[in-house]
Amino acid sequence: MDVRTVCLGLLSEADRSGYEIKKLLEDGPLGNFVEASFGAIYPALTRLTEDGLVEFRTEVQDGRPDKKTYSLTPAGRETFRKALAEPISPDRFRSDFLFVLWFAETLEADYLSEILDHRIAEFEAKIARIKSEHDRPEGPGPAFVAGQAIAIITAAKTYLEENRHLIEADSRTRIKTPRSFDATVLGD
Amino acid sequence: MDVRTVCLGLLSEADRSGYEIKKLLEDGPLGNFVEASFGAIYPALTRLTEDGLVEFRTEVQDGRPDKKTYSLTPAGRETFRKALAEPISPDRFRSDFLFVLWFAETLEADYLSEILDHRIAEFEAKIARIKSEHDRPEGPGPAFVAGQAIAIITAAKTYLEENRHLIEADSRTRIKTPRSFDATVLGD
DNA sequence: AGAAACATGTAATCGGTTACATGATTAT
DNA sequence: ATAATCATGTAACCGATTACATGTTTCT
Repeated sequence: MDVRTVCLGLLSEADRSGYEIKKLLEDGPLGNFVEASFGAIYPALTRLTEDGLVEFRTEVQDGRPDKKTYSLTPAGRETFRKALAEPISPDRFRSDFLFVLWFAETLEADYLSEILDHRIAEFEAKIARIKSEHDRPEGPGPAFVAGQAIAIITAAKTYLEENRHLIEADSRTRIKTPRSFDATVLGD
Repeated sequence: MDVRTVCLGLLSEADRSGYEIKKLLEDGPLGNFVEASFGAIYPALTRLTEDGLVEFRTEVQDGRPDKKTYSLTPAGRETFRKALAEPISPDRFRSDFLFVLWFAETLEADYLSEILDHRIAEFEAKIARIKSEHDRPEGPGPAFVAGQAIAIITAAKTYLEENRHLIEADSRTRIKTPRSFDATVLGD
């Protein structure tokens, strides 16, 4: 989803600044599926303003740059409504971690165990974080999305835990044979 | 994972052409987590050759352009080994579908049901496809990755099936009230 | 007859990231 | 003291996608 549409969507819920949009994506459950950097958000809001889809009021602040709070115009609301009806492009799950595991056989046993442990711990942390946010419900859509995130991450974590022996076993036990046998056993 | 490393990795398993690398990512389980277009693969292989990490032999063909079959050089193998030991960047799950569902309340009931049905059917198709490929095992790493793909997609699908009522219910039943009531009920 | 698979490559474009610039306030 | 939060914005860069160019063979 392009950054412009993401901004439009988050502004359809409430008036917000660019900074707040970024934080929402960083901390909230939606951030699991949608990302955007400041360098993308600020220019997007500028263009959206030029196109008459959003407008902003400036709140003067002490010390900091003035805060620009954006709100949707009727045209912006309509554009977003149409964007939601557009064909939905397929999910993209990119994982360098699984690319590395594809070559599990070639990895050192200790390193493999380490990255598996690390990944499982990361998943646990993420689940805990989503659940704590999840407590304060914000409506059916967001709650549903948060639940989906938890379901997916939990499944990934459980799979790792229950099947890691498949890649941690075989060649690795062989590597652990006494040194005198190494040359022969690893020969082929 | 950058395209160069992906090429290196797939060439570490077997000698392959650019076209074959692309097909492998398109059809195989690894494609669920790693993508690359021709426009990225061909230049990557050219640069890898210039850098001495791969080399190729040309197989003359009838009618088609000559097929270039690439193989890793020792330097390429070493570079890949090091790449696997590098810090692994986090997974990125991008989903326009879940972005749309975030705004479930604002969607028309029929449209919402339609995209949910469609998505579930897609998941089923994908699972079936991975399972059929999965039959011919190619080693623990690939089997493990394929299994992880199935686990994740199955969890996503199950979640949709079991929880869709949460977003299909409430405001939607209201919309289905007799026409005479619409203006009042939808007023707020 | 027409689509899909086979096969490589280039060029234009693009959406987005990273880094930089600036600087006060508040929490650790 | 030091890091993090708040707050916006620009510019350089980059990896990658899309579209184009070319042309045969095989499947439907």
